[in-house]
Amino acid sequence: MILKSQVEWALHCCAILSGLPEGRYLSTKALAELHGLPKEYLSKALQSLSQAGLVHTTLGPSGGYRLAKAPNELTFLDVVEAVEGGGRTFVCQNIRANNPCRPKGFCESGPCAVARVMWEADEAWRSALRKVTFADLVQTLEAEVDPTIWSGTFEWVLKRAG
Amino acid sequence: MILKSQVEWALHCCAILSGLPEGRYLSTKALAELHGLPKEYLSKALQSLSQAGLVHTTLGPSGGYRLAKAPNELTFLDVVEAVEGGGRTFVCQNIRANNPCRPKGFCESGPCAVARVMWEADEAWRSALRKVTFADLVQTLEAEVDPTIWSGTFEWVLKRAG
DNA sequence: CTAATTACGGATACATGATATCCCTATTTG
DNA sequence: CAAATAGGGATATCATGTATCCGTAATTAG
Ligand code: SF4
Ligand code: SF4
Repeated sequence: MILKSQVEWALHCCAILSGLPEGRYLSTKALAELHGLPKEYLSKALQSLSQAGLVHTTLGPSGGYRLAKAPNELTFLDVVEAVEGGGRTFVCQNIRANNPCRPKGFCESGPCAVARVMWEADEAWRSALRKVTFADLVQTLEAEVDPTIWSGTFEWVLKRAG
Repeated sequence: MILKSQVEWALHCCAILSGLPEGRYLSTKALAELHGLPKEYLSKALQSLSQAGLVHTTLGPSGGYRLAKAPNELTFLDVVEAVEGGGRTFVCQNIRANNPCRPKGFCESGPCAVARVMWEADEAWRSALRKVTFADLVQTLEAEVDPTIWSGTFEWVLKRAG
C-alpha cells in the first residue's frame, strides 16, 4: 500500500507555487525541469490539482499554474486527495455475509466493528494531513533549506514565471 | 492506495481465533469455509500471520491455528502490518536533489519537511490501529451481532476445532 | 504402522492499476 | 499569424495484487 509518486510531485509543486508572487503563473515545463520529472506525466498530476479546484490555470505563452487559495488555506490533505483520490484504504467486501450459520436473506445493520476500526484509522491519517497547511510548510522550509539554494531557486523560478 | 483484501481476511480470522478456547486449533479449511474464501489463497494470509509470530500452528489432522498471544495483547496494527508490511505509505524519491540550482554534490541533511509531514500522518494511522486490541473487538461484536448467529457460529467453529 | 490431514513454500497464470509517452485540440500571448 | 500553453485521449509498459496448483514434511487418527 504505497502512495503514487504523483503525490510527492504534487506536494513539491504546490510548495513552489506557494512561494510565487500574486498574479504570476508557472508552467508545467518549468516545474518539471526544476524537479527533474517527465513533463508529460507531471502534467497529469497538475491536471488533477486543477480538476480539484486547488490551482488556477492560464493558457498561452507565460501561462501555467498558480494556487487558487492562499497557502494558509491549502492543506496537505487537499493535495493528497486530489491526486490519490478520497477513497478509504480499507474496502469492506462484506465477507461476513458468507457465514454458513447465518439465516438466508439476513440483512445486516450497517458496517461491522472491524470496518469501523479501520475507517477510524483512515480518519486519523486524514486528520493529521488536514492540520498542516502550505503556509506551515513554507515556513519550515525557509528555516531549514540552505539560504543559497533557497534564494537561488526562488530567482530561477521568477525568471520563468509568466 | 487500497489495502489488500488479505487484510480484511486476516482480521476476521483473528477475530474468530480470539473466541477459540485455550489449546484448540482451527484449520485453514474451516476458516475459508466460514468466510466463503478461496482456501489456498487465504492460506497465504495465515502464513503471513505465522511468520510474524502472531499465531501458533500445528500439523496433521486436528491441526491448524491459534493465537500466539492473549486477545488483549494482539492489536489491529499487528495483524495489518503482518499481511500488508510495515513500510510507509509515502516513499521519498528525493526529487529535490534534481534541483538545477543546487551546487553539484551537495549533500542533504536528512528528510525534508514534506516527507516528515507525510510520515507523521502514517504514524497517526498506525497509532489508531495500535490502540484497538482483539479483546476490544470481541467485546464490541458480542454486543452487536445477532445472538442467534453469534452462538451458532461459535458452535459451528467448535465442531471443527481440533 | 498406515493413511489421512495439515501447514508451508515454490511456481505459475491472470487482472488491475501505476508509470510513462505520444499526439491532437483549443486557447492565449506576443 | 506564430509560438507556447493546458487539457485530454490513446497506448504501451511494468509492478503488484489476486488466485490456483502442486510437492514436501510433519502430525494425528485409526
Ligand atoms: S469488515 Fe465487517 S462489514 Fe466489512 S466485510 Fe468484514 S465483516 Fe463485513
Ligand atoms: S519529500 Fe522531501 S526528501 Fe523526499 S524527495 Fe521530496 S523533497 Fe526530497
